[in-house]
Amino acid sequence: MLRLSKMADYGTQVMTYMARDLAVHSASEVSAGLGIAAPTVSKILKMLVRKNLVDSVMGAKGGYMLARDPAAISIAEIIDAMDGPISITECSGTTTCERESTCSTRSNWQGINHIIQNALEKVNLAEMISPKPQVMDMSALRSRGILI
Amino acid sequence: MLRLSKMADYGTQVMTYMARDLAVHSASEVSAGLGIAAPTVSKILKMLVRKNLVDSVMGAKGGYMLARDPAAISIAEIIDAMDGPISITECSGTTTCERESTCSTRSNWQGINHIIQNALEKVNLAEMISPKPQVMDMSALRSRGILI
DNA sequence: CATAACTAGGACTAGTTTAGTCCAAGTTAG
DNA sequence: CTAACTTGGACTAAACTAGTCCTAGTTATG
Repeated sequence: MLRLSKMADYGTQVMTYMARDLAVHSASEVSAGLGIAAPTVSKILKMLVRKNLVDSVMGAKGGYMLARDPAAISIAEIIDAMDGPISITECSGTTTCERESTCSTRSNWQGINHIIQNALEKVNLAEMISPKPQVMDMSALRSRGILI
Repeated sequence: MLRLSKMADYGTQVMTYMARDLAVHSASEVSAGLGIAAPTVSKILKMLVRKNLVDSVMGAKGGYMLARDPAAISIAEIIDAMDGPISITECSGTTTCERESTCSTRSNWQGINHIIQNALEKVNLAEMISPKPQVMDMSALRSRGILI
């Protein structure tokens, strides 16, 4: 449950790959480096460009590079770029369902959404590539204010 | 992104409906009460029974009822019953990917998973049906230890 | 004990979404 | 001017999801 789409998964893989070396990478290089089909990587990079997470350099010797410092790019942004807004249930947007008045459940979902969104915003790319996992153990999470 | 499946959404709707009145409800009654197609509700209730979130009473005048106190049923359990284990990325289980050794990303995902799982476990059915949203505002979340 | 009102379980279908491919056009280095 | 790139979008195939339907089993009630 709570599946992250494969695209979002690939998206973070691509981003972490690029975070490890801030130079310009061609789509085919990234593809080879990650073992993901070239057209797919290409597609993902285009999406990331559109969301300003990645800058593109056209022409020969061109390619893609991170638009910002890895520490300034959150996981939430990446997922959002690939899958659209982080929202866990349908009735979160403008769509007003008929039984809205009686639906006390709704605002609770929104609270849950906030929690998750918050958690994902607190993890950035720089942390994802740190060789020794720092985010993993719970005490570290707590000290960083992600968890209770 | 981070979409909750419609089934999981329905699942929580059904559960909150039943939490409001702990008596036995037939599938058709729940269907009418929620405005969800009867076969679908029926299917959902069966899934919930299998996961021991709901008890069934067979025969005439039979139906379904919550297996436990609403306060003892977390949202995480419900979502899990409908969609399977809460996991945000593919390589969370037993499947070992080839580049596991170099994959420092993986453990970070697991940390994120923990955060989300944790958040969903802390919200229970009883809270979902409370008329005035208590979980919604962030300060309340903090005081309850869900958020920083 | 017969019937009506239920649940149990699973097979099945239609629809939507997702992943992935491909092609034509525009840009730039050399 | 050519080779190596990106851009954008159209397109296809496969997977998944939601939803339907059918048969069998269980129990209350008259």
